This record gives sequence, C-alpha cells and structure tokens, in this order.
Amino acid sequence: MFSQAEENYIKCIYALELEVGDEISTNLIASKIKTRASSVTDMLKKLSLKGLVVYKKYQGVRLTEKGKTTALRVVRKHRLWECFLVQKLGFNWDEVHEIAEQLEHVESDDLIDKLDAFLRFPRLDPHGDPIPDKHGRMIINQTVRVIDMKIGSAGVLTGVKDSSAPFLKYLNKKNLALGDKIKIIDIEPYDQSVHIETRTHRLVISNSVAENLFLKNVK
Amino acid sequence: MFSQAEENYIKCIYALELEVGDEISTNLIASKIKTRASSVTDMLKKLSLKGLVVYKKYQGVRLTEKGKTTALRVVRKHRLWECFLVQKLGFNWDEVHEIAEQLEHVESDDLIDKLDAFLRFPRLDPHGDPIPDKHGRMIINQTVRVIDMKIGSAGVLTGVKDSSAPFLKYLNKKNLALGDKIKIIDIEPYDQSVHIETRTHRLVISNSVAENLFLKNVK
DNA sequence: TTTGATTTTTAGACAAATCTAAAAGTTTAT
DNA sequence: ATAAACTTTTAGATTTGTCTAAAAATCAAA
Repeated sequence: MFSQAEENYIKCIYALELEVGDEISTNLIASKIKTRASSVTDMLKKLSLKGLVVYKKYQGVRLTEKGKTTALRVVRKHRLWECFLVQKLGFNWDEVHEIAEQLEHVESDDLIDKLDAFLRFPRLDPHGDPIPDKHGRMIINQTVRVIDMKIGSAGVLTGVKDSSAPFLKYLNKKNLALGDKIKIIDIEPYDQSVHIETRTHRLVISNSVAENLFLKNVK
Repeated sequence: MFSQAEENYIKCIYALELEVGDEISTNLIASKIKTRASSVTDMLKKLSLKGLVVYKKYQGVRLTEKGKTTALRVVRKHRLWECFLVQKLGFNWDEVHEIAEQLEHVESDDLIDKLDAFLRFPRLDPHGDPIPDKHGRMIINQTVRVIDMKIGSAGVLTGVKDSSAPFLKYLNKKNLALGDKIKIIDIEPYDQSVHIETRTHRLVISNSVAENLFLKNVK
C-alpha cells in the first residue's frame, strides 16, 4: 500500500502533531527524520497527492483523516511488536525500538490481528504508550509529568516521553521501572531538579529527566 | 548488510543450486524471481563485486562460501518465522509464505536467536524443511519421494517439495498432513498415478502430486 | 559447419528516495 | 520599512533496482 519511507514520514508527522499541535514545518520533520529539508518537501508533495496530508507551500503540513488512519495502523504495529519482543522474547524495553521500526512495515492485517490476540490485546506497550486497537481506538493516558507534580504528592510511573535507549538505560541504572510508586519529596528551586522516593530508595533526578517521566496519580 | 533485493537473489540462487546442482543460468533466476534477464545480469555483477557469487559472463553463477552463509541466514530466518506463524499465531501452513518473505529481511541476530529459543530450537519448519541453526548446520532429510517408493512399502509424510499455497490447500482438502503414515498400495502403469492408504482413508494421487511428497521410511 | 534460434549482455531510460547548491519566500530586528 | 537571517522550495544530480530494445555470444540442427 505505502512504501516504508512514506510510512515513516506519516508516523513522524503524527507524532509531531501530538507533540506540538498545529501545522508541522518542513524543518521539524527533517530534523526528526534526520534528512534534508529538500527531501521532506519532495515527500510532502507525494503524500499530498496521495491524500494523506494537506500541504501548502511554505505553510507546513497536517494529516488528513486518511493520513491519521494510516499513522495509527503503523503505530499499532510498532507497539504490538514491542510488546511481543519484551513479553515473549525477553528483550529489555531499551532494546526493542530499532527492531520494531523494521517489523512495523511488514504488511498483513491478518498477522497483526493474530499477534494482537496472541498477546491478549495489550492496551499499553513496554514504554507505557497506548496501543491503538483494530479500529484505531486507544485509551487516553491520564498521566502527569513529574515536573508538574506538587511536592509531597505521589504516583505510579506509567510512561516515558523519551523512549530512546540511552534514557531507558539511565532509568535501569537508577533502578526506576514502569509500575514503581514514586513520591515527590522536593523540587530544587535553583535548577528544578527533583528529589524523589521509591519503595526502595531515594534519589535526585534532573529537570530534563523529570520532564520525561509520566505518573498516574494514586489515591 | 544486504538489501532485500540482494537477499532475494542469494536465496533464489541457493534454492536453485540445491535443485539443479551445477551453475545457475541467468534465465533460470529470472523466471524464478519473475523479473527480466537483464535485471538479473545487473544484479549478478553486483553480487559478484560483493563476493557473494562467482559469475562469469554467459557461464552462469555459483554461490561463494560467503554467499552460502548469507543464504543460510536468510533461510533460517524465513523458516523460523514460519514456525512462529503456525505454532504461536495459529496460521495454516499454506498461509505463511508471503508473510515470512517479509519477515525474513528484518535485520537482528539477537532477534532471530531469541525467536529460535522461544520456539524451542525447532529443526523443521511447517513444510518439513530443515532449519539451519546459528552456525548454518541443519539435519539432512532422510526422505524418499512417493514416486520412488516400492508398492507395498510405507512411510511417514515428512515434507513437501512444492510449498505453494495451492498445493498445500490441495493436501488439506485431501486430508493429508505432515506426520501421516502412508502406505503405497499401487502405481498405475498408464499415468504413474499412485494409490495410497492412510490410517483413515484411501485415495489416488497423480504422479505430479506424488513427486512433491517426501516420506520417511518406517521399520 | 553454417544458419537460425535462443540466451545473455549492453546501452540507455525510468521511478523512488535521497542529496547539494541556488533561488524564492518568510520572519525578525533595527 | 527594509536588510539580514532563516526557512522552504526548486533544479539538477546520484543510487538502487528495474525495464525495453538492440547487440553479442552460445547452442542446436540440418
């Protein structure tokens, strides 16, 4: 149906729309996909012709409904494969991204629905991101970033914004994992670093780390 | 390491070497891969430069050791994925080829070794073909074609030469599956069709079908 | 053994996806 | 409001893998 390159652009635009909201600029896509702005322009024209995006010269792009559906299908495949890799094959959560990037382009609706069933229809992937179902529906993440929490409040670590291997390895090293209960002890006024406490230990995380951690409130 | 196109050519040459033995001609590859002879020539030059084949103009090709190793890696991936699709996801053996053709190009040694372990190191794929291990070693199939059996002898159906969906669907319809014990009742002198008997029923199969079925002798 | 048929290779073109360099458009700052 | 800085697009080139058409090599058969 669509080439791998096309799927990667669609997925990228989808992620950027969630992140920054409005119309997405050529340069933003270029930097995310690690390519040149001119290559992006070429591709946007093609995607526009195929009805996946609305593109106006110098104005940026936006996904059409068709584009969104396509993006959700790729995201669904990516996240289901990540579940498979972690739950069934025993990979760590910081090792699966690259492989899922390849697996997500395998074309077969039957395959993906059977994989979904095999995994018992998971709702979240190993990084806490929601998995779209057959119809593109997924649960809304009722989470708060650590930097938005009040001192003294607590929550369960349910997701990360940055799923890059280095960040996940950092969390492993600091003994932080999804599902851990975390209490906000203090926020350093000088650099906004955050003192947190888990069931087993206390530690200080920098503001940039705190920005990447999502907690679900516990009563 | 190698492109999908390159891997497909290498796999194709490997299969043809097993089938016809000596040097493989341009046209043979072209017909198997459904492309033009000129495209094959172009690719053979490239594979030769990369040291995967020995190619002499107008003389055909042959895999080098490096080529064989590469072919075995792709074959290993293909057959392991077929096992996964049938054993874990519940596909029928006639539905898995196309999907495995895509999955076999996913690049990750770690992935394939973990998949191997997850499947408990299978030796044969769902069509009875041997799966190369990590080091490229596989069991030799001690099997005989049905057309080479004597009248009155019996064996267990362990493999098929033709794994195309139509042939496998034919076997399903006739209630023949790998593992079935089959006795050769008679061979029709006129058209070499074969009368066979299974535990549950008797039937007649044409010579071309008998040519595609491998039996392992039972004592 | 020469002619005719077939196979294989070459030459040149094309589509996809990328790049560099330059032109065009937009934004910012004085 | 206009120059400088930046972003985006265009134009043209490159790589990979394919194609067609024609040329070259090999094979086959009288």
